[in-house]
Amino acid sequence: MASKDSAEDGSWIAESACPECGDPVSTTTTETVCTTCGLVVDEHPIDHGPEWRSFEDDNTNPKRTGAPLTPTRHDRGLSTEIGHKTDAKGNRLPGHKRRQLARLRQAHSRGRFASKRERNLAHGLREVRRIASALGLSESIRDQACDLFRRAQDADLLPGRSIESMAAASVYGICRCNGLSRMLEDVAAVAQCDRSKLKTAYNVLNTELGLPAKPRSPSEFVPRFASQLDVSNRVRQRALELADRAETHSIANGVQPAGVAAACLYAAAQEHGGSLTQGELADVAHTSTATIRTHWNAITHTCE
DNA sequence: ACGATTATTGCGTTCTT
DNA sequence: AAGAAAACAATAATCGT
Repeated sequence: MASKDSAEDGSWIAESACPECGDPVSTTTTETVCTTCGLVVDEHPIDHGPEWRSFEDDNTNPKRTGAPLTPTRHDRGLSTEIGHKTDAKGNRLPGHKRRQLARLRQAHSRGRFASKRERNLAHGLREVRRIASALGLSESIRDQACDLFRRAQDADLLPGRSIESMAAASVYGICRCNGLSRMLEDVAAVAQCDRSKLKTAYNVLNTELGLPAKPRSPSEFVPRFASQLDVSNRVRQRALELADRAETHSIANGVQPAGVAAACLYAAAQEHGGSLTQGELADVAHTSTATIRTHWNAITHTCE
């Protein structure tokens, strides 16, 4: 149960080298990316898992009683289930006892949610889990998103807004805080609310809770778009260079980073034969071909 | 595909209440 | 201080090459 090969010293050992260029990779909580070529080695990140520390004196036997607490359940996973038909030893129960247990179960399930508020919390966390799963996010990210939703409810941010939009905004906000290159459109695609509702909910989270979300740069989007479109490593690397230049030459100020990233990839592809079309780039970057052309012109004219 | 022109959207600022 | 509104820049749509 304790985690795999590195349980002894408690430290987690990262993948060492990029399969493409052999250079070291860096692992955030979420993505494993090559430091030089930007290849996304592992997009669906490793679950670093709970801290299975030992409760024994000798610190060697990481045993504990029960499952770890989880932020993803409204009761933090400490719920109780009343079984059917058999007792703890597997013996069948007499009919009158079974009927008694059935009544108990009913009362128990009614009492599980102490209040409307708790019911809302359970609903929201269910939605957060669903969205995080649909996006293929790690458990670590999912748990953080659940925590964020709790904070939103604690700060009374839900009244007047839909639970679904706040749940989606929690997931998106956590992606932003962890430097994940997921876009509003990606979350909105699987959320039960439209893009604008998601955006306003995220704005509320951001202003009221002061999320530590850093501004995003075009280079953060390049690796993801590149792997989505199966572009060559040379083109990806070149696009990253162009993205860096665009940032230093302040071409990327006040514009959508994803649009600039798409333009960088297009420019890089043009230099190497041009296998990327503006259309498919516009598709993955959720922008238009016109925007890509605009930035492409700026990039090629200032970086020649 | 590309450039240009036009329409639309989004957003920080400013003006009210 | 909260909300409405006018103004600006970026983006998207459309047409022509």
